[in-house]
Amino acid sequence: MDSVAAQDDNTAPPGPCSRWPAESIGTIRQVMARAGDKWSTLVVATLQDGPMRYTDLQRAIPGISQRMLTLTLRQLQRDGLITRTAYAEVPPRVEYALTTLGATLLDIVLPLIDWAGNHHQDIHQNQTAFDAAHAD
Amino acid sequence: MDSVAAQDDNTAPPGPCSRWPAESIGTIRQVMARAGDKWSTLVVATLQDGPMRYTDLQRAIPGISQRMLTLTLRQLQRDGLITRTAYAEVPPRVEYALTTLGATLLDIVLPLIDWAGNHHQDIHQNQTAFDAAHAD
DNA sequence: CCGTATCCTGAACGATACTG
DNA sequence: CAGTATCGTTCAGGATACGG
Repeated sequence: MDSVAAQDDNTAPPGPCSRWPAESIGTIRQVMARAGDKWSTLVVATLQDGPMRYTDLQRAIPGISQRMLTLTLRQLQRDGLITRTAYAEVPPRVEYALTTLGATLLDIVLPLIDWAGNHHQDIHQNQTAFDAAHAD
Repeated sequence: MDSVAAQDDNTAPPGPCSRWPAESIGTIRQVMARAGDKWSTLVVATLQDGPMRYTDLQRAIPGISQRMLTLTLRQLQRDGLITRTAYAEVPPRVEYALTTLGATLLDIVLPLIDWAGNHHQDIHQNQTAFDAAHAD
């Protein structure tokens, strides 16, 4: 067990089979901070069927505070994942919609939400079992 | 320890407008808190090629602290996503490996990492443009 | 209706030092 | 080698109140 451990000169760029290039870590962490964020994910997923207004989003995502909704929308807009369209009307109307880039993220994020729904019970049981084994 | 007091027993959702069932939100948020976590994601992805030892993981994931590695591994183990195997040897050897459940998460998480790598430049440009537009 | 501004709590995280 | 324990800081995020 000696030869494998010393194998570190990574000549080729990010290969799926080797360890992470140091430069990619920051990148991944940054993007994951957005994409993996619970609120961002939910907002993107909520916008999957088309544009929505601020208040509609707030009602569609129970538990989100006004502050976090605004903040999340701003971040997503800044990242170019959603668009913000304000109509000069009375009363004011603002609609948020996925961009093309945002739609590509949606395709990635939907399976994740799906996975969460499918396995949260398994996970909860595992946690209980783990805790029981440690209470001993 | 980790008391998830997120007992939102929202019996009556606001109405038909709520896209996400109120009970799903907590679920999704909990699971996403693990699955979407930057370190968890990286650890799971790093384990894709097979079992690894503690120190190997630490080297494979630059920037992770000993504390966070330990904590992340514990969480993942508790969730049943990875296994921990300690060999009674001198020097001690401990190996971590994906469970079947962990492997299913890997399938979900890899596209996300891939997406991050493919679009981080676009996102960075969008951010710059957004900031410029707001510099007025 | 669509936000912004402010305060405040506690969880996340890194650094460091120590054990089996 | 593979952790655990403790401390200090940062910062996410909820509550609330106010502005356009």
